Amino acid sequence: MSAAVAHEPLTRSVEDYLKAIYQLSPEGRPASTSEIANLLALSPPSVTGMVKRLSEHGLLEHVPYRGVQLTDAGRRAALRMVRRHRLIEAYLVEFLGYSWDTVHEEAERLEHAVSETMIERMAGALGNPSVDPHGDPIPAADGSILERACIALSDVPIGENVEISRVHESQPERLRYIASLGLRPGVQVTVVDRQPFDDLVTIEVGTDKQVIGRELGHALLCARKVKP
Amino acid sequence: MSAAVAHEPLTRSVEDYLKAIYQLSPEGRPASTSEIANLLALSPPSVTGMVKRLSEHGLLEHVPYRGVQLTDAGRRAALRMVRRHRLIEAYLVEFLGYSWDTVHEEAERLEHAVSETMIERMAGALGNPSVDPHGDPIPAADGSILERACIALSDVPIGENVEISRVHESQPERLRYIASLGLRPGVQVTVVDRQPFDDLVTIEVGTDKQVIGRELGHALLCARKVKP
DNA sequence: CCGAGATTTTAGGTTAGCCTAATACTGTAT
DNA sequence: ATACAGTATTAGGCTAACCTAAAATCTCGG
Ligand SMILES: [Mn+2]
Ligand SMILES: [Mn+2]
Ligand SMILES: [Mn+2]
Ligand SMILES: [Mn+2]
Repeated sequence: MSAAVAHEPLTRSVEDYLKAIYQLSPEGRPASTSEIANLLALSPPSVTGMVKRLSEHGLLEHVPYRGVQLTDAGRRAALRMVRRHRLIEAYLVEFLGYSWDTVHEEAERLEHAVSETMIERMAGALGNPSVDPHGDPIPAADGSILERACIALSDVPIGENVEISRVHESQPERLRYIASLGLRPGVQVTVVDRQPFDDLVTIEVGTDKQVIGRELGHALLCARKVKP
Repeated sequence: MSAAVAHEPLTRSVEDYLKAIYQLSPEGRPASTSEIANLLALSPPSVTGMVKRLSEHGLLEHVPYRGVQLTDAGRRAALRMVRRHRLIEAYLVEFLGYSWDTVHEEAERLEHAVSETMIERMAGALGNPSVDPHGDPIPAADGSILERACIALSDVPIGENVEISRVHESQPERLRYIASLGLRPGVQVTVVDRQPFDDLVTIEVGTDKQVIGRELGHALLCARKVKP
């Protein structure tokens, strides 16, 4: 099926495309040209052009006007980049004094420049962590990834107590705001009220109450407590 | 004098050219096209083309058929890259278990990808070192560099005891060989014999005797003892 | 089932960086 | 003084990655 097998090293652009497509469709649903263009801040024609090249290299399949899906080779390469990105973020926070709002930008560049050796040394220094500073799971070196079941804070029923497990946000300003509310992976919150419009939920964090809007409520992914 | 002032970020290629030219002529003597081509493993016409662009950007001055010299802006940019390269090498050895023969390749890529913030964090974690794992001086953040006076091992007179201060070599295989002889920055050696041909010198390292040839003798830079 | 509006692709163009082959220059050796 | 060897530049071409403008296709409401 896949055309080219011998893999010359991928370019920075190619690596970012594959990672973006993976993140747009972790389960394999096709990603559209404009979604990709939007995520990477490129024009749609640029994406069409790159997609054509990538499909010739066997990294994805493209049905014109319908979207793209990663092949196995493409998904492997994408997961490799996700591993790199998240390990770098974790390393920067643990060893170089970064906070979670500044690591993304740095990792976005370093993920392409670091050798396999260095990534594994960093993983070792961290004790092979399973999640990054935003709570996102770090794929193993073999490409396996453990996605824990989670629910958006916006969808948590009234009265339920949940633990924030992931924060899906990369803009520094927003991340600082979230931190200022005391919200980060591992924190317990209880939903005490919900509005019938705009996905507004009121939560209790420790002793504080906060009203959370739609966007933020969808960015905060929570783990439900197991029924005893 | 220099044309363009506003500095868009330099590309990886440009940064490597500037660093190479600096290393070919630290004191400002012109570097030739073919020296640059040779050091960067590029064709001479490629170098001529890049040199033209760089001189238009005010980073160097090119006298056709005569060679190139960095401008102040070019030298600043070059020293910035040298600082990055050497700090990264030092960091990898200190914190990620690298040995001196493997750091160069990694640093050659990372030097372009790391932010100013990260470089200074690494410098801080290292305690602002003044030399890298090969004994080469690390320029300060302001671009100043302290070159200690040194003499090639090939040129040390018979009977003199010197300290190896720098090892000018980047090939891993050769560096491993040098290390296997017990030679590295800080080690004391005594020249016990010299041949009249081929710059051969015999040295004493601890209790061992070694014969050192021309190439190696020029790569090992030594500090002479101050007369008491 | 038909057309408007949104999405996507095609067409055509740019820039950075590289290459080889051909040409021009320089300095030296007869 | 001149030719030759070595070095450098010019000429011409390529690929990756981007762009804008124009054309094609899809979707959905009426
Ligand atoms: Mn990236
Ligand atoms: Mn993250
Ligand atoms: Mn480099
Ligand atoms: Mn070094």
